[in-house]
Amino acid sequence: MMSKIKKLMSDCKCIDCDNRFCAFAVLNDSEIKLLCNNHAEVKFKKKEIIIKQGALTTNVVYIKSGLVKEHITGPNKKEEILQIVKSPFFLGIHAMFSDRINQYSLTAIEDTTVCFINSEILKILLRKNSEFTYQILMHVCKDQINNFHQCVNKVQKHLHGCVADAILYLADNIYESDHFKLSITRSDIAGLIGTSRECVSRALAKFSHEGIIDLNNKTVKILNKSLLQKISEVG
DNA sequence: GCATTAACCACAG
DNA sequence: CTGTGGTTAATGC
Repeated sequence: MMSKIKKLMSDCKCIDCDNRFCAFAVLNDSEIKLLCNNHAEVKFKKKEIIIKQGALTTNVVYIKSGLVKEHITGPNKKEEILQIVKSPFFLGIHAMFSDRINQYSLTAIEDTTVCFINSEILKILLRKNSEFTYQILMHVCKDQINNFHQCVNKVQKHLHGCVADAILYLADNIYESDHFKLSITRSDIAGLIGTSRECVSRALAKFSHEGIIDLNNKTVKILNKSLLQKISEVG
């Protein structure tokens, strides 16, 4: 009997997953196994759509590795980028407690690995393991607070403040370096801060002329970070 | 009025 | 996909 259980556990790949989200760390072995038996790991290439706005979903999306944009097409048919997220990250939890329709799309920006996890199974785990629920709730709240700040910033700040914000965000949170190669387009940056690609181009060129950044096609090097932060603050 | 800001359009690398 | 120039509309001295 024990050996049979052991055998089953050894078949569970999730137990050895080296990219486990902090929330998963509080699951016990049988819970991990339940998760494992109800998930599918899928690799996406750059630009591939992971989930589409409007589609019915029975899964939650866990970004295991890679970079993803969360975007929504508004009533005027214009695309807005809600956020760009890096692994590890949990998405699609909202749909699970509402009408199960995706309110937004997810698209891979770089090659990405995601785990689709069955929503009903996740609900069982949330009911069963309060520490897990606590972790997930914390994640959802942090995510929402970020969204609030981003929303206020893009509505109230001027163009240059928004572009400065975007550069700092990419450097600090996404690429984790002040010298990085963009894997997103100017249009994406524009979508992120709610402006046009032309304005992003002009703002970047201006920053470059003023010696705040070094710009070379897709590579960006921040030369004067404190000034960039100042621009971000005063908007 | 005049200046500034930023969106939209068109065109070209 | 980007960069540039021209135009236009809104807003603030």
